[in-house]
Amino acid sequence: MTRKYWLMKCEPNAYSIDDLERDGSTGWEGVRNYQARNLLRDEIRKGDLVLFYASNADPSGVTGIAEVSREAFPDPLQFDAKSDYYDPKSDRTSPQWFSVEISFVENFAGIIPLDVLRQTSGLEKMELLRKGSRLSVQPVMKAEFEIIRKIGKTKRR
DNA sequence: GCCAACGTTGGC
DNA sequence: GCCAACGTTGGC
Repeated sequence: MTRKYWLMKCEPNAYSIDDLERDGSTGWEGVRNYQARNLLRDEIRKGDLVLFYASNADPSGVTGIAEVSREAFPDPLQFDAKSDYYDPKSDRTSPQWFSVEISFVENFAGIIPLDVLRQTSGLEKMELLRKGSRLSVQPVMKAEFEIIRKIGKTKRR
């Protein structure tokens, strides 16, 4: 079983790497895209590593690393009528949406901004850098992950 | 706040 | 099954 690598996006005013460092772990909830759902449900395994990405930020970029600590479980928000992520088409016998739990690994001292990623050789094929790419959960190659982790290390406190 | 690129919905 | 209209994402 080889470990896989992922990138997960979140707006930092909703949840940041600092929040994850404080909490230790969190459920990755509220994903409402079928392609991302399929990855959460079928592909992402305990022990996989995650690049934590701040979207809609100033600047946007990778802010740290997390590890998957629990595999797919039904996203509780889909059953909560008061949640923005409520889905009336879901029921508990056949849930539509899934979450994983991630745990804190590393908080880069500074964000690695998108434009730096764009200028880094070896990352040219990253899904994140593809024009029009919007997937909030996406696969990352091991080599890409290692390059970004190395850049993050040089920034680590 | 703008808007391009995507994804989803629903009429036909 | 096509595709126009609408909604969302996310960089800038």
